[in-house]
This record gives sequence, structure tokens and C-alpha cells, in this order.
Amino acid sequence: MKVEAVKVRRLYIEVATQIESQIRSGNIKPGERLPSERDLAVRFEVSRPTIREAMIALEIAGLVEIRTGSGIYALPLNELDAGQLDDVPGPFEVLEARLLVEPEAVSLAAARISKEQLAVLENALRIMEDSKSSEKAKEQADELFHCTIAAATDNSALESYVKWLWGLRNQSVLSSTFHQRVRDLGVHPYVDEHRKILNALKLRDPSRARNAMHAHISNAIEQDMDVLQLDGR
Amino acid sequence: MKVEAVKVRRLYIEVATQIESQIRSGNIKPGERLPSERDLAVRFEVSRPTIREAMIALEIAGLVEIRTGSGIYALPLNELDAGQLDDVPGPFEVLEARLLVEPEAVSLAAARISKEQLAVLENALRIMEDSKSSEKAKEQADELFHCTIAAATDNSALESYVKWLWGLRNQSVLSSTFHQRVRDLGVHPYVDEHRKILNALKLRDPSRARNAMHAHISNAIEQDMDVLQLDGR
DNA sequence: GGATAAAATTGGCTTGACTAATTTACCTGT
DNA sequence: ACAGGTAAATTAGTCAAGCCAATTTTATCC
Repeated sequence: MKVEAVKVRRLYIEVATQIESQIRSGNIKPGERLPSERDLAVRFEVSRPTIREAMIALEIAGLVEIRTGSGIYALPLNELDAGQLDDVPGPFEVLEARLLVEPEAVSLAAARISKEQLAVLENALRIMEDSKSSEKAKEQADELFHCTIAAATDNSALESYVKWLWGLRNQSVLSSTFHQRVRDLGVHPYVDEHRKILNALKLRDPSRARNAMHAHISNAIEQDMDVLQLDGR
Repeated sequence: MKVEAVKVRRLYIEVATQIESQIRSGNIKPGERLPSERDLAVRFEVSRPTIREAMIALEIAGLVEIRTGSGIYALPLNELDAGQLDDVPGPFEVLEARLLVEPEAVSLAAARISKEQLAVLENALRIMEDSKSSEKAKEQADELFHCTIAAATDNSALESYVKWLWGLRNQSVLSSTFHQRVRDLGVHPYVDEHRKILNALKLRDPSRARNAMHAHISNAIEQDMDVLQLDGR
């Protein structure tokens, strides 16, 4: 059995921590110059290399900027500091995000979509229309429909985002049970709304496509909210 | 007139970069022990304090673990930073995505932003206006400005996306050298455009905010394209 | 063979000195 | 009085050599 009573923290971490708190507390303002390395060494009663190590740690952490021959300056704190993204977006956040992004994406795609991609959309639509398709198949067709449009923007930053949003469906327990419940209650994506979107794309009409997509996602949000209300009681 | 042909990178960054690529390339496997500081000093032909600084940088970056008296060990790279090189969005893809998303986000934020967040924006703006601020500080203030707006949407799916887009700046070599060049040529974010956005938010006017943001990012794209054209010859 | 102690290895930290970049102060010429 | 340029002071960047403390390895003894 080993007792680890007092953990010996390395000195540079000790120093960096103290200065970090000075910056975060606003005691040292952004842009302000810190004392010189030699000064700091005296104040903290450590050697200059130790101060350097602490400053490099702060520099890597993005709290401080070191200018050769000039000094060390505090940077405006970019508060991605505290616990990052343990906050998984919920179903309605995803829907809201899609409501903002997908209409814009589809208006872009209207000008850029290829014949092959239009064929993929047509195919997905057929699956959704087909009464013999399973629920699972329809859902996947729905996802394929939207992700293909995102890909048709020819912008990987947009494509990645839409795919990520759809991927969140099955990510968290909350989301998947939510969609399960919606599905069980017999809410299906409106096929004709998808058809309108596809038609606008075929016409290469950006604003018509945008409006159709906006209406589509708005309806989905409304539907889901109804389901939640019915279920809430 | 001062010509800055070859920027003198600090030694510890040089060393850290090389070792980082060794780890990312899999040349050094997770858990594996690196050569001792004294060995590394000989191999890189630098002094031991420089090696120490590089190791501390890697430690803060989460690539390496330093065990006193034992050695330095490579850590398994997290899934977040281990981003595959498959298809990293380029600078203009990022700008286009921002052009679609941020105007919508700011119009949402207009209704939801808190007083504290408005104060953060005000502060960031002050830093950008201040002629005494360094370039680095202004840039971080710019990022803070946009990310705070994204956070003000109160939608983590949107917030994450905007933060991710900004994070891509420093991700790939292409992006960072691109922005470095733009910066060197003296292109700075228009402060008054930011001011207009903030004013619209204060008025809680969604459409005014949306338009201001759209104009802002459009200008940025135009500027950057000019820079690239000038440089292309 | 296993426990224990000594030795070698490794990171942690200090002192002192020198170089190069930057800023400040001063001085000069008009 | 002022503008410009140069010298001096300040600051970060780097190196060298050494000692300490924690850990690992090796040797030793029962």
C-alpha cells in the first residue's frame, strides 16, 4: 500500500497556474505586458529557465504571446477553456441548426448539383414513396437525401456538418429514443415535401429550393413538438 | 523598409514540431519511450534546456507524458486532433460555410444574447480597435467575437460548428500559411463592420444583424481573393 | 529464488554567461 | 524646435556545466 499524500508538482506548472489565474481573474488585462522573465524569476523565487518553461506552457495554451526582445503579453482569453463539448446537442438543437443551414445549403446546391447526384436523390425519393419499404429503409433514404444535397454544395465544410448533425441522431440515448418514439407514433417524413425540393433542384432554382427546404424542416420541427406534447402528459 | 525573408523560428518549436510529426506519423507509437533529454539534445544539436522547452510544449499539447526519473512517453492521440487527412476543408470552403451559417446564427442570437455576452463582444471590439494590440491579439479577439455570437444562439450544435470552423484555421498547414500571408499583406478585419453587427445585436434586430454579418463575411472573402490573385502572379 | 541495497539512469532545477532582437534615450544637424 | 539616426539599455533566446531527487536497473546477500 502506497500513500500519495503530497504530490510534488513541478515548478513550472506551479508558476504557470498562478499566472493563469491572474490573467483569468482580470488582474492582468489582455494586451498588458507581464514583468520580464528575470523579474518574474525573482518574484517567484525560481530560476529563469523555470519561468521560461511556464511561459512556454502558457503560450501553447494560448494565454500569452511571447515577443522576442520585447516582452510577454497577455492575450484575450478565448473561453474554450472550461470543459469543452461534453454538451451533446439535443434533438431540437439539431433540428434548429438544420433549419438554419440546410436551406442555405440547398440553394447553393441548386447551382452545383450533378446529374448523378440528382439521380441519387430520385432514387432515395422512390424508396420513401414505396409503401413496401421498411421504416428503417425510409429513414436511411431520408438521411441519404439530405446528405447528398449537402455533398452537392461541393463544400466539404458544409457536407461534414450536415453529416455530423444526422450522425448525432444515433449518438446519444436521448436522441435515439426521441426519434424512436416519433417513429412509433407514425410520423413519417412528408414525401411530397422532398419531391418539391428535388423539383426545385432540377429546375436549378435556388430560392425555390431554399423555401422548400425551410418549409420541410419547419414542418418536421412542428410535428416533433406535437409528438412531445402528446407524450408529455 | 525592413525585409523579413526568413522568419527565425524559436528552436524549441522546431524540435517540438519534428517530434510531433514523428508521433503523428506513427513512427513513434503510443506508450513508447522517447530518448532521454540528454540524448535528444545531442541528436538535435541543441542544449538540454531547449529540449526541455520542446517537451513541455508537447506535454501541454497533450502529445506526450513526462514521468520524473523515468522518461518521456508518447501518448495515444485523441480522436479530436487525430483528424484524418482525408478531406480537410480549405480556407475558402470555410469562408463559404461561414457565409451561410453565421448570418443565420447572428439573427438567432439577436433575440437570445445576454448582457454578459454583449459585454464580451464590446471588449473584443475594443481590442480590435486598439492600435496597441498585437496582430495575434486582434485575431484572437476576432475569433472570440464570432464564437461568442455562436454561443449566444443557445444552440450547442451551432456553437460547436462555428468553433470548429475557426479551429480549422490553425489545423492544416495550408490554412495557416494562407492566413499568415493574408495577415502579412496587411489585411485586417474591418472593425466598423464588427461594430455594425454589435449594434444590431444591441438593438435586438435580427435582420439588421443578419445583413451586417453577411456583408462582413462577403467582404472578407473578397479581400482574401484579391490577396490570392495578387500573390498568384 | 526472492528480498534488499547499491549503482546507474533520468527528469527537475539552478547559476552564470553570452547572443540577438527590440525598445528607449540621446544626440546631432538643419 | 524638430526630425532623423545612432548608441545604449532592456528583453527574450540559447548554451554550458553541475547538483538534486525520483526511478529503474543491477548487484548482492540470505
